[in-house]
Amino acid sequence: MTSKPAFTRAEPDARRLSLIEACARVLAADGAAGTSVRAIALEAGVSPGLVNHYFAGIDALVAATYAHVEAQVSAAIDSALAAAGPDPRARLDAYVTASFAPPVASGALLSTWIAFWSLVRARPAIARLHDEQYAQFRARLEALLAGCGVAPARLRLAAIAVTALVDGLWLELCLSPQAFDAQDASEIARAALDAVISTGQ
Amino acid sequence: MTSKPAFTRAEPDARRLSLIEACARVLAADGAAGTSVRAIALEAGVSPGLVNHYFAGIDALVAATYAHVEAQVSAAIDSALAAAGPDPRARLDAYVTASFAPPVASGALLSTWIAFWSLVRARPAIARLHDEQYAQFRARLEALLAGCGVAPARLRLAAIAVTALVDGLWLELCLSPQAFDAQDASEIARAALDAVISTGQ
DNA sequence: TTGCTTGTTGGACGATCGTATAACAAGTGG
DNA sequence: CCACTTGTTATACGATCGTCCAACAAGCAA
Repeated sequence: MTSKPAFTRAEPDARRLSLIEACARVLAADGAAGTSVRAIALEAGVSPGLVNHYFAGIDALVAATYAHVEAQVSAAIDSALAAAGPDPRARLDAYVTASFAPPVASGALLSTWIAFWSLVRARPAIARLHDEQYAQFRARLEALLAGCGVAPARLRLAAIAVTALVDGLWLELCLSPQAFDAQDASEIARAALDAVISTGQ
Repeated sequence: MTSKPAFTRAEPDARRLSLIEACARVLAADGAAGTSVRAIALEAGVSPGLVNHYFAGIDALVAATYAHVEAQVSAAIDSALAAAGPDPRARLDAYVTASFAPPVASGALLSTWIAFWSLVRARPAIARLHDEQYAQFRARLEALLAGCGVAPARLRLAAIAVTALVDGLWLELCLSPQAFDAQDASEIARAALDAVISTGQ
């Protein structure tokens, strides 16, 4: 008679990833206030002590989750850009369409992101992560806009403008889904792109 | 020899207001995570028990603080509109200028707002407050845009677009102040208003 | 002054937090 | 088959959380 093992060992990287994914799920479900070591461990199906075995503390785990979620969003957008082909304007349209569709636009991701924002002012390490991520998003958008003929001198402000518009639409789309829908957001963003491209070249 | 009073009685409304203002300061300084009954009472200079005497719980105090801060922002913008005079376009410019200047644009207000957002998905009462506030902001902007000749059929999406742009600029301006400044934000918003007005009438 | 109302205090209570650590057991090399 | 390593568990600890309540005292009425 063989008894069932009390636990199974995992590859360190696989276990770290499962903890990060559990953290993202708890963040999305309960918000930053409900995200504790015990809740994450329960979600991951492990004991609470394991969190501190793999991460220096709860802050380090949240920071790692931030980096992981950001990488997922970035990958989803890159995938949409790759599927759009080489035409510069089609790539811009794919960028905004992907920004307002799952998995980028979802209540769960919003909860996760807000939890990160709430830590930006309190934890310098999180603030640095945010600055890097924001700069990366702007750089990608600058490249897309340059491909559409926006003059180099106007590139910086144009990228800031489009990023702000997309972020603002994404935020309210997730916070108040009844006010407008993804199609409205896409229409607004496309019209703004027309204006930016026509006046910027 | 007269001994100093151990405490002073206050008008109920004045005491409630002092607690709300203390809650806003703690929210701004420490974020949602550091906002506790004891921290708020310490900030207000009263004993912890008084918070539960005036509010049903910490959530009720946070909700009251949300309503109060929102009223302050609304008053600041209304004041800027009143000072701008009757010209519709001048009023729109005043709207965006006020949005990117203190006291609307400040790290403290951002921390407070993020704390509210983090509660929107978890507390239906906060979600309702947010929906009302967002609808009110859009309605005011729709009136301003209508004054500039935007067609009624395009009014709704135009207001959503400008609100999203201003919110997105405000958010990143507070989160990453080194990426761009208030003047950049105003310039971007004014250019977008030109585009919205010229294509919307 | 005296008595009463009630705003206010300060601590108790149980729950839950993050962290640390000793004991346990799964998997591996000998 | 047996140690040995170490991923994993379970628990303990002090701190802090929200809530509650009995006692105190400030200010007003008589």
